[in-house]
Amino acid sequence: MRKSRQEAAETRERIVKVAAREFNESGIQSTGLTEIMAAAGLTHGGFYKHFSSKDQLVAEAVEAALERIADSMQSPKANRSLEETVGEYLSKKHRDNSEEACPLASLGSELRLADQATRQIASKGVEQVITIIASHLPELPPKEAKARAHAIVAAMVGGMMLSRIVSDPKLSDSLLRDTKAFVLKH
Amino acid sequence: MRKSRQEAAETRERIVKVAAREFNESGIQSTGLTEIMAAAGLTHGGFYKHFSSKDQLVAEAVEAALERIADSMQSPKANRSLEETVGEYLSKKHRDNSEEACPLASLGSELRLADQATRQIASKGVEQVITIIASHLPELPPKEAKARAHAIVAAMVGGMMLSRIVSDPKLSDSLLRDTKAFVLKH
DNA sequence: TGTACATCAGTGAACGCGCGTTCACTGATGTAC
DNA sequence: TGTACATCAGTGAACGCGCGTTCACTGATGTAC
Repeated sequence: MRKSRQEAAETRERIVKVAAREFNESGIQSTGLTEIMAAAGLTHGGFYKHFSSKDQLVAEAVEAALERIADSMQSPKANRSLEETVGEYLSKKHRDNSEEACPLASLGSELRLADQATRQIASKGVEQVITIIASHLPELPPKEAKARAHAIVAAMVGGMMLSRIVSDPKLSDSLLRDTKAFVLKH
Repeated sequence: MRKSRQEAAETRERIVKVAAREFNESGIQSTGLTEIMAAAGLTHGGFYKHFSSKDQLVAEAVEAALERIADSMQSPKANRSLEETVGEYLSKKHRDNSEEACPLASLGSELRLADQATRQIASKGVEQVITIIASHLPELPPKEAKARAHAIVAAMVGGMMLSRIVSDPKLSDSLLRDTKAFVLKH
């Protein structure tokens, strides 16, 4: 049953990608390794041929999800405006498609409790998103751009998270729309 | 071993309050009933004399924590300025004292996955906080005040959550400070 | 190039553990007369 | 007011379950000559 090196590497990558989706959708603690492996087309026993623990997979999955978000914020060709970037983040599509969402918003309060490696990766992701937003504020001096970006990212992540908590669909939509408008008006 | 009705009622209240603190600090799923009952000075077996399930306790604990936050935003005597209210929310004290914190920030991503009763309670809490913030914007027409409040609350909750995720203490402080400044500058 | 052996990705059963929940029991409180 | 019985808050053992993790095994792949 042994697989070739290339196949094994592809399998590992597939597990990480699948895990990122499952964690984003259902939370880290609620998602079992059996579920992840099944979604990757495998049985649970082989997990430890690729990872030393669930925590290690969590770290890599969060990293992958953050990279995906950072990439989507910059592409294509870094020509996007602040409005496009914020608008895509605070969109209904992003809200309703939590599988491919930003883990800061979908896993935020679980990341606070994660192990050190995962927290450090999440930290790096926060800094990266801040840097991307700050780069959209070239009219401000660098320090002010950073400060402004801190607040904008806080509003983006908070707005997305609240829009998912709230049960009234109209309020959920308003939270996205109003947060976007407020952030862009300045 | 039977306790008087009053004692039993006090015990129930104590369990809810203790649970609110424990959930806020360690998350809902990571906190076991045995841990909560022990913190309330009881053994775990008696839990079901007061509640029908953990989910029921979660709902009541989240409600209690949200009420506490709403009360602290309004007291004393509803004389507080927007700056005081936002400043206290986005304070280091709030960040570092998660036991008594706002559950929207400390449990945010878990609330999204909670059962319907808890989600409805969380929803009501979001609306209440929005209303309180909007009441601090009397210079704006009601609709604009609500819209502004949506964005401000999003920034407050997001800023608090991110400040707890981030591992660099300076960045954590900046997130709080810059989010507060941005929100109040308008 | 072919052969013999070592490696190891993946399987599926099993383990230990902690969790939410149940239960028989205790004994103080509440109720009926 | 006093007495007999019912109630029930709280205890601690036990249950079933799912989880992360381990393990013996399989058989295709990789390596050495």
